[in-house]
Formats: sequence, structure tokens, C-alpha cells
Amino acid sequence: MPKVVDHRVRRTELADAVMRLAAREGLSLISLRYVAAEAGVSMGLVQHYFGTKDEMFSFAIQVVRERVEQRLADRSAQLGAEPQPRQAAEALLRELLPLDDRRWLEGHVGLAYAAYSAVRPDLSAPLREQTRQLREFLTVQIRATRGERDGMLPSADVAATTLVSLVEGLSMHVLTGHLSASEAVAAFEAQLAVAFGAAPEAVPAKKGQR
Amino acid sequence: MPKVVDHRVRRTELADAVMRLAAREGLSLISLRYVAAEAGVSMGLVQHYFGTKDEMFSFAIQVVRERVEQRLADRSAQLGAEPQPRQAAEALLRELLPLDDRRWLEGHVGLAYAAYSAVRPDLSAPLREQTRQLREFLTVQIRATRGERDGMLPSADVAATTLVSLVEGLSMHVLTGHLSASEAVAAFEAQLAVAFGAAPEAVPAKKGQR
DNA sequence: CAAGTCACAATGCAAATGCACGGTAAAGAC
DNA sequence: GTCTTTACCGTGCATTTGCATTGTGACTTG
Repeated sequence: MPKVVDHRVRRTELADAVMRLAAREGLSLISLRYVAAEAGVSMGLVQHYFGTKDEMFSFAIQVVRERVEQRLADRSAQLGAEPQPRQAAEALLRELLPLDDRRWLEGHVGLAYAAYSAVRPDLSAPLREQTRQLREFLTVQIRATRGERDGMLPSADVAATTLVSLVEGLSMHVLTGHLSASEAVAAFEAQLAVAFGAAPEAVPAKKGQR
Repeated sequence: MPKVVDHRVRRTELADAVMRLAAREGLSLISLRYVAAEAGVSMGLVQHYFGTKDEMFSFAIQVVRERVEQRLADRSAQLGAEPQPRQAAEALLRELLPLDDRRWLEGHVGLAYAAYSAVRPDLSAPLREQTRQLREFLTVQIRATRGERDGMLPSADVAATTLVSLVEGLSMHVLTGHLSASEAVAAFEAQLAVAFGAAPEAVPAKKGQR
């Protein structure tokens, strides 16, 4: 074997270029040459590591998914062994909102891919599994918190579904400029209180405009 | 003037072809020739009515927006002059969920355009205004319903923001196959009850799987 | 009927696209 | 040393792209 090159590393570098372009200019005008230019390499190299454009795209979306998963795992570990259910749920979901540059970029990529994979369902299968797990986790956390009485509150799995979908919708509205980050956070926090039936703890109602 | 042709009509026919393609195959591979073929016309005709591809796209998104607005207006009129606030809110928001073929198609187009316009903010400005109005309307409805005591409920505008974003997120998850329509409806209904602080009215918890 | 205007068709074209392919150099195997 | 494998480059190519341009027939107006 000649020059030792870790394929995964190189491919990930290229996937990074893809993501930058997807976030900055949109998925549509991503070409092999454009990716090569963005990554600062030759086009032959891109071809060397990805036989086809679709393969490159699939890999890139997989990288995004793994990163999100990693971030969630990190955040989870950071909470310790026996975190309070509500704190855990809040931490994980908040991690999905586009509240800083990195997550804003990832959100854009995610949005682009959501539209893309709405047409190519094969690509969205792993992502689907990921959100399913998240929903399941939330259901458990919610159930653990309010075992006693869940009066007229929605059932735990409905509450979990609502939280996940709400975060998705809020993210989308932030990314498209329909909402400011602080508005999104306010709505999210309020919903968290609803789902866990927890203390109102004086929602500050700080509403920064755009 | 020779042959009388209503430009708006022809352009809308073409926009319909664009929307069908966007929903079926995605925005990315829409070409002028492809649109022409889908509409069953020559490519010269497409060029005749749209000077440029971007112009065609802008027009198509505008049509989608106007249709949604029209549907909301119709639904609103259908409710009579003095509808109950909660009924009105439910009807309008439910109109936005992809619960039948037509709205499923429109949802796909909307998702594609959301991703597209996340990169071209100029196109998303009118759409932004539209959701702003919807949010405002909901705020009024919510405030009207629970004037008396709004104990630990989130403030009316936060509740409105939450509803709109939730519907958006639920739609997205339905369109990408993460949720079934009935799951989405269940979550939506539950949230409506939260926002309006209304009767639990026995959420049937019917959860059809995908 | 002459003239002008407009709807639409057909072709052309430069640019960009994804990909195939051959070449080169370097690093290990022997 | 030779040989083989691999990383990477460069070019070529058929296809597709958006758009310009020119042509043609139908219709209205004078």
C-alpha cells in the first residue's frame, strides 16, 4: 500500500465543503467542480473518493446525522448518570434549535436535505429512525416525571411528538427568518412546561424582534 | 391584438406544471424543457410567458401562496360572520396540514420552496408576511377566548407562535414520512386544547401507523 | 386587402454538467 | 533493485442547461 490516507477523513472533509455550500447557496447548484473548489482540491480528487454525485450526497447527509447524534450523546453524557428527566429533555431538544452559528449552518443543511429527501425516501430512512428514537426517549422522560396524575394533559407520547415537531417547526421558522431566536426559545420553554406539567417559573416573556 | 390569451391563466397553467414537478421530483431538477413537457406544450411557449427561469419560479411560489391564502379565506367565510375563536383557529390551522392529496402536494411544494427561499430571502418576504398575519390572528382569537384568567398558561402570542410552528413542524414530519397523518392531527388537537385552555373532550388517541 | 401585432414554434449556441479514462508519482512489498 | 498498488491529476466527451434568435401563422385593425 502506498501513501496512507484515511478515506473517512478525506471524505468527511469533502462532505464539509458540501455542507458549507448547501447552507450558503442551496443544494440545487452544488456541482462536483463547485465542491472541489470549495474544498480547495482538484476535481479528480472528488471523483476519486466519490464514484458518483449521489454517493457524495448520501455520505454528506450521513455525516450531518452522525454529528447531531454525537452532539446529543455529548450533551447527554454531560448531564451525568441520573439527570432529571425534564432537564435531560430540555438539554437535548435545545441542542436542536439553531441558536448559534454552527447549529444555524447545520439547520440550513438539514432543511435542504429534508426537502431533498422528501422526494428520495431512501435517504431519509436513517434520519427517520433518529427522530423516532428521540421521540421515544422523550416519552419515557415525560412519563417518568408525571406518573402521579396526568389530568387533562395530553398523553406522554403525544406530548413527545408535539415537542419534537415543535422544535422542528421553530427551527424552520428561525432559519427562514420568520422568527427570532429568542421567540423560538420562549415558545419552546413554554411548551416544555406544558409537556412536563412543571412549574411556570416566571416565563420572562422577553420578545426580541428578529 | 390577435388571438386573445389571458396571460395570467397561461402562466398559472405553467406554474401548475412546476408545482407538480416540484412535489414529484424535487425543485432541483426542474428545467424549462421539463416544465414544458410536463405541461404538454413547447418550450418556446414557456419562454414566451417567462423571460427567465427565476421569474417562473417566483411566479409559481406566488401562486402557491395565493392559493393557500384563498383557501384560508374560503374556510373563514364558511365559518360565518361571528365564529367561535377556537373553531376559527382550528379550521384555519387544520387547513395547513397535509391531510389530503391536494394539501399533501402543496406541502411538498412549500417544503421545497422553504429550503429554496432560506437561501434567497427576497422570495420569502411575502410568505413571511403571511405567517405573521396568521400568528396575529391566532393571538387575537386566543386572547378573546381566555380573557378571564390565564393562570400558568403561556401568553397568548407565545401560544399563537407555538401553534403555527407546531403545524409547520407536524406538516414537515408528515411529508417526510416521520409521522402519520393521524398522529399529526392528534398532536395538533391536543395543542389546540392547551392554547385555548379548553375542554379535554376525550382525545381519542387513535394512532394509525404511517 | 394591407399592415401590424401577437402567440407560439423551432433551432442554435455557449456554458456547465456528471462521469470515463489515461497518465504520473509515490509508497510499500518482494 | 523491480513490481504493484494506490492517490491524485488532467483532459475529453456526450448530454443538458438557460437563453437568444428567427420564423410562421393567426388574428385584429385600418
